[in-house]
Amino acid sequence: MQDGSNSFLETLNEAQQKPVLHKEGPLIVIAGAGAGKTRVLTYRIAHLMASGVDSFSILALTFTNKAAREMKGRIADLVGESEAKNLWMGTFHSVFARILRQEADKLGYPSNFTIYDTQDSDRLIAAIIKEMGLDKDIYKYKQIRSRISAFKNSLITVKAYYNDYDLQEADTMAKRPQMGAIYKEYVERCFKAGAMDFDDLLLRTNELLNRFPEVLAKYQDRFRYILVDEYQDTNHSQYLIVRALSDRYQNICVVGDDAQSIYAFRGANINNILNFQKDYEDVALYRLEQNYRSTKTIVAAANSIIQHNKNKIDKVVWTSNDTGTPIQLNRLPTDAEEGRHVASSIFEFKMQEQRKNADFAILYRTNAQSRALEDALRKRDIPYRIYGGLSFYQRKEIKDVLAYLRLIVNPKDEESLKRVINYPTRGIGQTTVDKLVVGAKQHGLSLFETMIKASELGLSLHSGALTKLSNFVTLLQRFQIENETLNAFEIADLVTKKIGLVQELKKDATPEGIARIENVEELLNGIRDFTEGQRELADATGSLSEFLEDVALATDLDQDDDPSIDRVALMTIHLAKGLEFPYVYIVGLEEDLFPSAMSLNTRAELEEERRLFYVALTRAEERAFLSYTLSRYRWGKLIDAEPSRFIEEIDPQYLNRIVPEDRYQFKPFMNTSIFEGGTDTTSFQKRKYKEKTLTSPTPSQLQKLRKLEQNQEQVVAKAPLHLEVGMEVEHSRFGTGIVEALEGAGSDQKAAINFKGFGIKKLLLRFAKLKVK
DNA sequence: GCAGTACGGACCACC
DNA sequence: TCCGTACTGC
Repeated sequence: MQDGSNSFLETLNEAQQKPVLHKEGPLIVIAGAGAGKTRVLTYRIAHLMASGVDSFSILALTFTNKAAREMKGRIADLVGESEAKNLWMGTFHSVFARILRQEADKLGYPSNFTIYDTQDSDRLIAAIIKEMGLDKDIYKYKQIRSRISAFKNSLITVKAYYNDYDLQEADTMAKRPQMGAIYKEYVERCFKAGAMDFDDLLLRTNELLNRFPEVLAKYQDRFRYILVDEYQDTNHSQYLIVRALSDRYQNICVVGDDAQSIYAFRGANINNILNFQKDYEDVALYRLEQNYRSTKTIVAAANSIIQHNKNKIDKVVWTSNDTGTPIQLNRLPTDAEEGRHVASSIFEFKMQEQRKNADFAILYRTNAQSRALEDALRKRDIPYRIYGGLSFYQRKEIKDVLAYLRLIVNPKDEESLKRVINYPTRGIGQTTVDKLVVGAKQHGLSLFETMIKASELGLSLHSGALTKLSNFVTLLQRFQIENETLNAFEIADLVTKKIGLVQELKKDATPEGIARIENVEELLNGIRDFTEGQRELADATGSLSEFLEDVALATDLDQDDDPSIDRVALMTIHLAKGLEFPYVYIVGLEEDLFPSAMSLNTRAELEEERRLFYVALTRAEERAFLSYTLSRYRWGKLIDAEPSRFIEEIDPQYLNRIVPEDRYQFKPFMNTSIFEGGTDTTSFQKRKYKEKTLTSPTPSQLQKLRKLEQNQEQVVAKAPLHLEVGMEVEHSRFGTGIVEALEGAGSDQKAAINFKGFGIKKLLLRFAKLKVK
C-alpha cells in the first residue's frame, strides 16, 4: 500500500477497530458468533500491510483453504493484488506441508512425500495388524488409528510412548499390549513409504522446529506477524508450532470463540484459548460482542442455550438487528416426514418471500441423516448440494486414478501401490503381494524397490508372476519418465488411457457404473482446470505433485463446483462453522443423535455438543427452524426417538412450538393429498404405523390447506412472464431492475436482474413476482 | 487368481 | 440400509 491511508477502517465499529489497529505484541480477540471475526482478521492484515509490514512476513492460519482464499481476495481488494499474493495463508496442514516439502531432506523425507489420508492410514494399520498376526476384533484398526492420532497430536512419539509407563499400562489394561509395536511399525512404514499422515504434517513440523534451531530461526524471522483464526479449535501440536514461531517477535494474534469450540474429538484443546493470556506476556484482550448476523430472537435464544455450559469465558453477545420471528419447532413422525416437512417449508418460503435456494441451509449432526432430506428435496425439485460426507475424491474410482498419480510422483507410496498393483486386474494376486511385503521387510526396501529387484531377491515367485511384476514396473517407470515433461492433466489423461480404466468400468453397465465413468471424466476435467488455473500463478507449474497436494489437503468445503448454481446447502453442523444463511433448518434434535449417544458420558463432552448446537443456531441470519422426529431409521431399523434435551434449554419465549396435534393431523394429509399423490409405496409403508393416530383435519386446517393448495396451483400454473434482456421490471421487494440475462426455458427459466441497490439477483420466473414496466 | 455371495459392522464430527 | 471383508467354488 503506497499512501498508508486507512479509509477502510471507517467501515468497522469501535470494538473491531481496536484489534485491527493494535500494533506490536500478542493479542487475543474473543469474538461472539457473527461479530465480524473474519472481518477483523482481514482488516488487520490489510492494515499491517498498509502500515508498511512486508506482506511476505505475515502468516495467517485459517480453518479452511476456502476461507483463506476468500480472505486473500478481500485483502487484495483493500491493498492490491500484487501484495496480497505474497501472504502465507491457509490451513495449518497446507501451510506446513509446504514448509515441510522445502525442508524435507532434513527429516530424511523426500520433498515429494505423499500425504496419507485417513483411509490410507486405516488400510496400513489393518495390514500391520494382520501381518503381526493379531486379533482384529481386539485390535480394531479405527481405534488404533485414533489412538495413534491422539499420540501424535500430543507429540508423543514412539520413543516417548515407550518411556511412558502409564500409557503402556493403559494399553495393557485395554488388552492391547501390542499397541506400541503397532505404533512403531506404522511410523516406520509411513517413513519408508515417504508418506506423512495428517497428524505428521503437524508433528513433523514440530520436529523440524525443535531439532533444527537454524530452521526455527529462519521461520521466526520470516513470519514476524502470525494470525490464527478459530484458535479455540487448535490442538496441542498446532499450539506448539504457533508458540515456537511467535516466540521471537511475539506478534501473535489469535481470534476465536470458546463457545464455538467443537473439535475436541480431533485433539482440539479449549485450554489453548482459555490460557492464552498466561502463555504470553502483556497480552491485549479484545472482545467483539455485537452480532451483525442474526435477529435479536436468534441471538437471545443462542445465549440462553450456551448459559447451560459451566466451562466458558463470560461474554454477552448482543445485536441491534430486528427482533425477527420466533424459532419454529416442529415434531414429525419419522425422518422421511421430517425431510418432507423441510422441503415443503423451503418451497413455501421460496415463493412467499422470494428467496433463492442458496438462502437455505439444512444442518444435521451426522452425515447419515442427509439421505431422507435428499429424497424429499429431489421430489420437490429443489436443487441442493451436499457438503462433506463421502467426498468426490474419496470415491473408489477416483482414489484408484489418484493412486496411480501418487505412485508416479512417489514410487515408494506403499498404500497406493497396493491399491493399483492388481487393478485393473493384471494377474498379480494377494499371494504375490504378501511375498513382496515380506521381501520388502527382510531387505529393508520399499515395496516398489522390492518389485524392481523381485527376480534377484529370491522371493519364491513363479516366472509368470515375475513377468507380470516386471511389466507393471515398466509401465510405472514409463509414466514417471513422461511425467517429467507433461503437466498434470496430460499425465492423468495418459494414465487412464493406458491402464484401460474406462474399459474396465464399462463392464458394469448399471447406472452406478456409468456414474463412475462420469466421475473419472469429471476428475480429468478437474485436473485440466487446475492445470490451466495454475498457469496464471507465478510460483506454480501445474505439475502433478501440486495437484495431488491440493487434493490431499482440500477441506470438505473446498470442493470446487459451480457456485453460480443456486442450491440449498446440506451439511453437518461441524462443516457449517463460520458460515451463515438467511434460513437455517436444524434437524434431528433427538436424544442419542443430538446430543450424540457417545457424548453422554462426561460433562465435557455434553458441553461440546451444546456448543455445537450453539454453532448451529447462530448460523441463521433471519429464521431458524428446529425439528425432531418420533422415530427414525438408523442401522436400517426404525428406532424410537425422544426430543433432545437441548430443546428444553432454549428460553421458551423465543420458541414457537407447532402444536403437535396440529402436526399429526395436518401434515400427513397434506403430504398425500397435495404434494405427492400418495403413490410412493415405500414412504407409505413407513407411514402406515401412525395412521391410527390420524383424525380428520379441523375446519381451520382445511381452510389453511386450501389456501396453500390454491397458492401453489396458481404459482405453478402461472405462465412465466415473457422477458427479454434489457427490459425494465419491477419487483415487490427489490424495486426496479434491468434484465441482464436469461437462462433455461419454460417453468425453469431464470433471469438475472440488476436491481438498484440490491445488485444482480437471479430469479426463477415461475416464482418471481415481477411486473414489466 | 478370481468372481460371486454371505455376513457383520457402521453412524459422530474432520484436516 | 449400505459397505467392505471373508469365504467358497471354479
